[in-house]
Amino acid sequence: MNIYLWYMATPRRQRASKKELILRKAASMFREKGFAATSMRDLAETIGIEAASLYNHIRSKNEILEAICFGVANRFNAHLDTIEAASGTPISKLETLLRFHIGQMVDHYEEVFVADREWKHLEEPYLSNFHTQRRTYRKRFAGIIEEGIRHNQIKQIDAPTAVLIILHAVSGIESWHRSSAKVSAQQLEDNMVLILIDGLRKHG
Amino acid sequence: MNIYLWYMATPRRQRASKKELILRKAASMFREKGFAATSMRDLAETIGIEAASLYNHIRSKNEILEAICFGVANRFNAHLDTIEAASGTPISKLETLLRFHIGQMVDHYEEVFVADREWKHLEEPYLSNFHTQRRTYRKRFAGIIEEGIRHNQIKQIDAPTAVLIILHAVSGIESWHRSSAKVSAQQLEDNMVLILIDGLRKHG
DNA sequence: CCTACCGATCGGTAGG
DNA sequence: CCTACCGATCGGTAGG
Repeated sequence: MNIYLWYMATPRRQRASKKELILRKAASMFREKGFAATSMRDLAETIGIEAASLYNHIRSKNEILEAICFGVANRFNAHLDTIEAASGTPISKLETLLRFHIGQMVDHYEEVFVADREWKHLEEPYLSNFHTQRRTYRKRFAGIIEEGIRHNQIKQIDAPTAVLIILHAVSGIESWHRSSAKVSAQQLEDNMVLILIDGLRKHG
Repeated sequence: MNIYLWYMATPRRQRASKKELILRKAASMFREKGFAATSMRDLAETIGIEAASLYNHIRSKNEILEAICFGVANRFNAHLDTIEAASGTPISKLETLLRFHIGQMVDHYEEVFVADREWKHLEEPYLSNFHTQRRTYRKRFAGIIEEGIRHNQIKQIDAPTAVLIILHAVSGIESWHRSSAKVSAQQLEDNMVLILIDGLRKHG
């Protein structure tokens, strides 16, 4: 009866959504326990299937990490393209960028967190690829700050250091996000903009 | 000839330093690969002994993590005690605290990084204990900021958010520390103080 | 400090 | 989608 060929009869739409479910649950578990400490059996149990069945949807544990990391990287790169192409002062670009980072952290923080903290578990050639994209992104980010310094809008500081401060400050949102939320997302964003952008700004 | 009782004849001084060597190498590997992805065989090989021999110096893999995490926590708590007991304005206390964090990150960044990022792999009751210490530390940190707000030295911002920004900004130093160091530790410290403290300060 | 080894668990495959 | 299973590797122990 060929019941072992069930997958050939399974509609593509269903399989795609099952893969998305796997990626979503995996991101949640990788964030919580770390990539290395999450077993495929843990993940399968969360989803409600046997570990072996995962491999009908994904090729390997590492492929899951790749999908998460490059999905996030693509979104950030695309947004930076937009920012660079748009008009506006360096300070306003920086504020837009900062608010985008915060928004991504609030809306997709499981994936963003994993891409930020667990990417070192990628295998070659993905590891090198991701590492390069990361460096490039930070250089472009620093470029905007340097433009602001040239335009006398931003203090004479080391731009790469400022980028690290901003990026890591934003990555701290997860702790907040998980704790009892006394501050709304909007208030958080405004607080961060107030502290970070104002810290960069050159005061009369 | 009782050669299997070698350890009874081993001077305490030597054994202590071997344990310290294990802790130091472990911190380095936990930082680089993560706690879960570092095996006791990896660690033993780095040190130049067999995995089984590690257990003459430490009780378990988790005990190593405990030693690292609580060693770091004790230093930060002790420093905060000093800060709180000292005289000075909230802003100057904050600057001292920030410079201490940066100094710890530069001088002991392997241990500090591990305590910050890998502590979730602690087991009970250490996990709860560490988690509580962490929350308490942040509350005391926020208390100093709140004092600055009351004294009209610091902007009307959400103090816990400001703490997260500062702590995570500092934790970003490792990326910088490992990359080609174009900026000296002193310059880094000054840049961070300039951006973060100035971002908090209430301007005329 | 080592050799020899344990049971548990890992990511992944074969086959239906 | 499952059962049954693989070789590799894990943290850790026994014993000398």
